[in-house]
Amino acid sequence: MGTEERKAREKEHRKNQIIDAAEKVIFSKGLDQATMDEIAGKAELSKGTLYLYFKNKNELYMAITERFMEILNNRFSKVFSGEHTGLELIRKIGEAYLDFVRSNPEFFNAFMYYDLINEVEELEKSEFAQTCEANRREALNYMVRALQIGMQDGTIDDSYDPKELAVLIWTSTRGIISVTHAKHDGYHFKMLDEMNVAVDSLFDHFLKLIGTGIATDKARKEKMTDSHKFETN
Amino acid sequence: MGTEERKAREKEHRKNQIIDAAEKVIFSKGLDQATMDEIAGKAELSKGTLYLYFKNKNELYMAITERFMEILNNRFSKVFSGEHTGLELIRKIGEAYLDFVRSNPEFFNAFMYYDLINEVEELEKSEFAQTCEANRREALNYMVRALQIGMQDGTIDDSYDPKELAVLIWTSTRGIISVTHAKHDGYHFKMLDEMNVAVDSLFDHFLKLIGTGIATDKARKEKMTDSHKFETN
Amino acid sequence: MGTEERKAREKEHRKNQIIDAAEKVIFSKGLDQATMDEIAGKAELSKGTLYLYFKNKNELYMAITERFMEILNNRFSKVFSGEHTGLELIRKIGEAYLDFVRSNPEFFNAFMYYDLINEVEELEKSEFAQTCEANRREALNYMVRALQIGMQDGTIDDSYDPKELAVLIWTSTRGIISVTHAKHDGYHFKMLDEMNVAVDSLFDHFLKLIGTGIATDKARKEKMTDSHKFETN
Amino acid sequence: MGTEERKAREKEHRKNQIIDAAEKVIFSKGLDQATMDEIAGKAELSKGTLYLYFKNKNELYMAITERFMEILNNRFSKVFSGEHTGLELIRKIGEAYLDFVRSNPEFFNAFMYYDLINEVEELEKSEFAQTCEANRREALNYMVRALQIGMQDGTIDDSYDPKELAVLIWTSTRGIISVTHAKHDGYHFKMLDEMNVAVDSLFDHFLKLIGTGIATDKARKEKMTDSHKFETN
DNA sequence: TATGAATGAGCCTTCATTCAT
DNA sequence: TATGAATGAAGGCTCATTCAT
Repeated sequence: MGTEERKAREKEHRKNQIIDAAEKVIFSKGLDQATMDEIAGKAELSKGTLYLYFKNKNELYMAITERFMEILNNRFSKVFSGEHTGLELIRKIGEAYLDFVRSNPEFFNAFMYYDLINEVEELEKSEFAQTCEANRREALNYMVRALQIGMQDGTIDDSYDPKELAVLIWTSTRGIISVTHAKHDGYHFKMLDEMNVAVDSLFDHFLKLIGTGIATDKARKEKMTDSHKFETN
Repeated sequence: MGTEERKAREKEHRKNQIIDAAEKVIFSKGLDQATMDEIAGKAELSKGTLYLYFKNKNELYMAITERFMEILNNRFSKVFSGEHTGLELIRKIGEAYLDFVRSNPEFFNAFMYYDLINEVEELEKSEFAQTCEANRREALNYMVRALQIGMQDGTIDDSYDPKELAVLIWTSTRGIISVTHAKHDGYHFKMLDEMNVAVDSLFDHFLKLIGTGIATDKARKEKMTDSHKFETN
Repeated sequence: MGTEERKAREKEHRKNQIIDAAEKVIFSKGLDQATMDEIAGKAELSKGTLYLYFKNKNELYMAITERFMEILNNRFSKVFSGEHTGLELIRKIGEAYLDFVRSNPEFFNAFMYYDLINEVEELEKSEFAQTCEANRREALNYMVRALQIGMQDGTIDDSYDPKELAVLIWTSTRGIISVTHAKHDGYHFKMLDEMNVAVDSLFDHFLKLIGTGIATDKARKEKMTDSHKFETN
Repeated sequence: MGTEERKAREKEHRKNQIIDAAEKVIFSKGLDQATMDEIAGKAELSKGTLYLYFKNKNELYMAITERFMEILNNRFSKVFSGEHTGLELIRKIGEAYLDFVRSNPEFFNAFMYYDLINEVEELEKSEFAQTCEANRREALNYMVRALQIGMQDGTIDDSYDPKELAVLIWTSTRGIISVTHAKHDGYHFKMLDEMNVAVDSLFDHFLKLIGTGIATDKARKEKMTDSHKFETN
C-alpha cells in the first residue's frame, strides 16, 4: 500500500515545518542569535526532534538556503522559454532575481549567512552544502548562457568574457540586494532614506545601468528607441 | 598642562594598541569567533583593561571600522585634487576603493560584520556607531559630488539621480568585493576559480561596465577613442 | 500446544539476537558509549523492540553477563569430574577461568561494568541482577569446594579459611585479568609492554604463585618434583 | 614582595578546594554521574571557575588520581629506609598500599575510573595523564626493586622475573581492593558478607599468600618460625 | 509483536562582563 | 590605571525511554 509513501510525505512535511520555523527565527535574529530552542518552540516540536531531521544547526540553515535556490533557479529556467535577445534575457533574469528577492526578502539573509558559514571546513563536507553549491553554480550558468546568446545575436558587447561578466553581474547584484534587503530596520534603509532612494527605482536603474554597460552600441541605440517598452515593464 | 596632554596621548596610544590587536584577531577569525580573551592576549593587556577603553566588544569592533573609513575617505578626498571630468572622477574613486580593499583585504570583513551588528538597537546609540555612520555618509558624498560634476560637464548620463546612482555604484561595488575578498579561502575563490576569473580583471571590467553604463553617448565615444588611456591605467 | 512452545522459543531466540548485538556494541565501546540506537541497528531491530525484551539498558547489559557466567560455571563444573587433588582442582579452575577469559576477552569488560552499575539500588531489584548474583555465588562455591577438598587431602594449607581463600583467589585473579584484558589497546598493554611482560607467562606464573602460596609444605615438595607436569600443561 | 608568591599559593589552594569537592562528588556517584554543576556547588564556586583551573571534567578527574598517587609513592619510598629483606620489603609495600587504601577508600575508585578513561585517545595527550602514568610507573618500580633485593638476599624465589612478578602482585592486589573498596554499598560487601569474610583478615591473608608464594624455601621456613612477628604486625 | 518518531531532561562548555584589589 | 579571578547565563547536542500506530 501507499503507507510507505505516505510516511515519506509526512516526513517531508515535517521537515518543511521545521525549515519554516527555522526560517522565521533565523531571518529575524540572524544565524548566531537564533537558538535551537527557539526554533523548536516556533515549530511546536521538541528540540530533540530537530536533530532527528537535521544533523545540526548549520545543516538546518543550509536547508533554508537550498529551498530558496531551487525556487530561484526555477524562475530563471522559465526566462529562457520566451523569444528574447541575449540582452533582454539578462534583464529578464535580473528582474526575476530582484522580483524574487523583493517578495522573499528573507532569502537574502539566508544567502548571506551561508557565505559566512561556508568557509568552515566541516560544512564543506555536508550533503546540504553540496546541493547549495550545485544550485549556485546552476544559477550562474543561466546567466552565462544568456550572455553567450547576447554576444552571438549582437546585443551584448563581446569584448567581455561571458563567465567573468556573469560573476560580475551576479555579485554586484548581490551588493545591491544586501543593502536593500539584508536588514529591514538596520542602517541600510536609513541610508536609503537619507539619500531619498526608493528600492524599486534603485532596482530599475541598476538593471538599466548594467544593460547599458554591457550592450553593444547597436543594441543601445535600439533600446533607446524602444525604451518605453522597458519603462512600462 | 602638558601632563594632561600627554595622558590623552597615551590613552589614545593604548586605544590604538588594542584596536591593532582586535583587528588581527577579528580579521583572522571573524567577529563571533574572536574572544575578548584572545584580543587581550594579543594586545598584551588584561581582559579587564579592554573594558576600560571600550564599553564592550562591539564598540571595539566598530572602532576598527572607523579607522578604516577614515583612511578610505582620505583617499577619496585626494581624487578631487586633480583635473578630471566627472566620469573620470568616478573611475578614480572606484579605483581608489578597489585599491584600498586590495591592499587591506580584511577591511571588507570588518565592514561586512558591521552591517550584521548594525540592526541591534542598542548599538545604534553608541558613539562609535555615530562616527561610523558619519564616515559612511562622507564616503558616499564624495561619489555624489563626482556624479554631479559629471552630469554638468556632460560626461555622465543625467537621466539618473546622482544620489541614487551613488548608492547604486557603492552597493554593487560592495557586492563585487564581498565575493573577491570576504573569505580568502572559502568558497568564493572556489567560484572564481571554477569560472576561471581573475580578481584584477574582474575589478577592471567592473569599472569599465559601470563607466560605460553611466556615461553619456558622447563620453562613451570619446572613451572609445581614448580607451588606451584607461587600459594602461 | 506446540504453538506456545514455539513462541517461547522464538522469543528466546529474539532475545539472544539482541544480546548478541548488545555484546558487540558494548564490548567494543563500553557501556556508556554504547547507545540503544546502535544496538538496535546492529540487531537489525527497532529501538522500541529492544524495550519489549529488556526493561532498560542495564537489564540488557546484565543479560550479557548472565550468559557468560553460565558458560563459565559449566566449565567449572566439569573440572570436578576428573580425579584430582584439591590443589590440582584449584589450578584447573584457575586455568579454566583464564582460558575462558583469554578466548572471550570481552567478557571481562562486561563483568567489570556490571560492578560499576551494581551499586545503583534500582538494579538490585531486577530479576537479572538476581540471576547474576546467583551465578557469581555458584562460581565462588566451586572454588570453595575445591579448597575444602584440598584441605582434607592435605594438599592445601588448612590454616586459611576456605571461603576467605576463595574470595581472595577469585578477586586477585580478577585483578590480573582486568589488566591483561580490560582494554586491549589502552594503557594496560602499554604497561605490560613497558615491563616486557607476556600475558600467557603472566597467567602461568600467577597460577604458580597462588599454587605455591596455598600449598602445604608436603604438596609443595611433590609439586616441585612433578613440576614438569604443570609446565607442559 | 611575596605578592606573586601568595597568589600562586592561593591559586594552588583554590585548585585543591576544587579537587576536594570533585573527589567527594565523583567518589560518591562515579565519574559519569558526577556533574560539573554539582562539583561547582560542592566547591561553592561557579561552574565557570572550574574551567579556569581545569580544562575539562577529565582533567579534573585525573588531578584527583594524581594527588593520591603522589601520597602513595611517598609511602612506598619510606619503606626502603628501614633494614629489611626483600621479602619483608614486599610485605611492607603491600601493607602500605592496603593501609593507604583502607584509610582512603575512595582512592581506588579514582584509580579504577582512570583506567576506564584511559583508552580514550584525547586523554593520552593531556598533561595530567602523563603525570599519572609517571606515578604509576614509579609505584611499580618500587616493587621491582624490592623483588630484586629479595632475589639477591635469597628471600625471594628467583625463578620469577622480577618485573613480571611486580606486575603480577600489583594487579592481583588491585583485584582484591576492587572488591573490598570499589563500592561500599554495592554487591561486593554483600559477597563478603555472605562469605563471612572480613576485609582486614582478607588483606592479611592475601599478603601471607603472596609472601608464601614468592618466598624461597629457606625464607619460608624462617618466616614460619618468626611468623608471630607478622601476625602481630 | 514491531516500529520509529517524539520527547525533554540534562550535560559540558564557552565567554562577555563585572569587580575587588 | 590595570589586573585577572569569578561569574552565570546560555547554547548545542545526546540519548534513554515512551507511545501511537
